[in-house]
Amino acid sequence: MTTFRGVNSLAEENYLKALFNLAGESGVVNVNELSRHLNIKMPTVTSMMKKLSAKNLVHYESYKPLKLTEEGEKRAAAIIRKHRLTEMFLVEKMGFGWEQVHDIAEQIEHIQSPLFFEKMDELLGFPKFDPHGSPIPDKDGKINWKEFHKLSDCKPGEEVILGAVINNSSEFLQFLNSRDLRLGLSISILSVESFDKTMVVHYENHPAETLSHTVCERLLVDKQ
Amino acid sequence: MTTFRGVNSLAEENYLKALFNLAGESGVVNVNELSRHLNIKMPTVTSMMKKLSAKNLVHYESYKPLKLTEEGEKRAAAIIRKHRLTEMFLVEKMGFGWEQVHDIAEQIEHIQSPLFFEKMDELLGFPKFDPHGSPIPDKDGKINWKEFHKLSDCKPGEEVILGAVINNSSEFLQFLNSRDLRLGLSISILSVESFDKTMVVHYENHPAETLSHTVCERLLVDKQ
DNA sequence: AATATTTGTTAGATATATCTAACTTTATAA
DNA sequence: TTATAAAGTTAGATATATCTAACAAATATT
Repeated sequence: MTTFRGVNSLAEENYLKALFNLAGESGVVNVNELSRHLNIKMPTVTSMMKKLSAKNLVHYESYKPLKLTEEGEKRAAAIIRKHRLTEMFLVEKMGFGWEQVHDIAEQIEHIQSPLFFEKMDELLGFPKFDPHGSPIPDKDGKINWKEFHKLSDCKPGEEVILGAVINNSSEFLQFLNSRDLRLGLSISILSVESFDKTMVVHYENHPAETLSHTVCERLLVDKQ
Repeated sequence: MTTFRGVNSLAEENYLKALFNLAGESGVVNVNELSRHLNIKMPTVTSMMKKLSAKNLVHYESYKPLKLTEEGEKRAAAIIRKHRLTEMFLVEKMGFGWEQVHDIAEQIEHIQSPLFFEKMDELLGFPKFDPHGSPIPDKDGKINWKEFHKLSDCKPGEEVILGAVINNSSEFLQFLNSRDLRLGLSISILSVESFDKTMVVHYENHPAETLSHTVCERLLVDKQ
C-alpha cells in the first residue's frame, strides 16, 4: 500500500519546511546550512534540491544559494501552518505544556486532510499565533509578521510584554516555566550588566530575576 | 533526516495491522488475502513476511498460512488501539461524523508519542469502544470482545440494540445516516422476506424501514 | 489420477532516500 | 596572490519497499 502523501513525499516536505524556516531576510539558504539543520549529508541535499528544482519548488543553480519558488513557499507555509495549528491545539484543547508539543506537531504536520486542520482552526477560534508566539500562516501562506524586539536589545527602565520565544526546545521552555515566564507577561528591566549583558528584570511575583544574555536574546517582546 | 518511526517502519506497521484485522478465529491469514487487502503484489508480501519473521513478529513458513507471533500481535494491537482512540477523539472531541474519521485515523495511528494517545484516552474518559462499536484494545493489547449477533441472524419479533457496524466505509455509514441508524438504537424486527432475506424493521420514528440482507449482515446487535 | 487453476516463491528490476569517497569550485587567509 | 579551507558536486554504493516475469507447490476439477 503506497500510503497517500499528497503531492510531496515526507522527505520533500521536510526539506521545504527547513528551507522556509532557515530563510532569513534574503530568503536564501546554503546547502551546508540545510544539511546541518536536517542532519543529512550535503550530497543528499544537493540531489534533493535538483529534484525539487525539477518540480519547480526550489530555484537551484550549481554553487549558488537555494531559494524557494513562489509555489515552494506556498507548500512550505502550508506545512508550517499545520505544525503551528497543531501546537496550538495540543496546548489549548489537549492540555499539553508548550514544552511538550514540538515533537508531536512535527509528525502531525504531515497528515493529509484539509478538513482535519480546518476543524482544528475552527475549534481554536482561528488563532493567529502558536503557543510560542510564532505567527500561523493563513490558508494562502501569508504570514502576519509582528514587529518584536529582542529583550536583550531593551534598556533599563523599559517595560515590555513578552510576545514570543525564539527557541522552542523543551529545555529552554522548561527553564522559562521554572521562572514563571510565559507569553503576555509584563516585564520591567531594572538593570543590565555591561560586562556580560546579564539583565535583572521584574515581573509579577518576581521582584528581581537575573537572566543571562543567551536567554534574553531568545525572548521577543513588544514595547508598547 | 530519518524521521523517527519507533521500532517498525510505516510499511511494517501496515502489514501488522492488516494481519491482525484479517485474522479470524484461527488467527491465520493467507499471503493472497493479505496481498489483496493491502493492494500490494504477492511477491512483495512474501518478502515482507520474511523480514517480519526475522524480527519475530510473524510465524512464516513457505506455503503455510501466516500468523502473528505474540509480540507481533502486541504491536498490531497497539496500532489498532491508536486508530480507534483517534476515531473516538475525532468524533467526540472534534465534531466529525463517524463516516469521516477512517482516513484521518489511518494516518494518525502511526504517530509515535505514547503521551499523545494517553492524553486522548484520558480526555475521552478511557472509552472501551470506537464510534463504530469496535472494541479499543487496552494498553496490553487485550480486547474486550463483546458477543454481538448479526442483525441478519435475528428473527421476526425480536427486539435488539444496534451495537456495532462491520463495514466502516464512508458510503455505508452515510447510508446508515440517511436512515437515522446509529449505535444504541433499539430495533424491532417486523418481518423477514424468505426470498432475499430482506428485513422490515421498526425503530424510533421509522415505523417500517426495509433493509437488504447485505446491510443486515453488517449490523451487529445485542439481544438483551 | 491427470490436469488445470490458484496460490506462493524466486529472481531480478525500479524508485526513493540515504550514505561515503573523491573531486571541483568558491571563499578565506597567509 | 597563491595556498588553504570550506562549501558544493559527482559517482557509485546501500537499504527499503515496491514491481514484473517466470517458476513451483498446493488445491480443485474433471
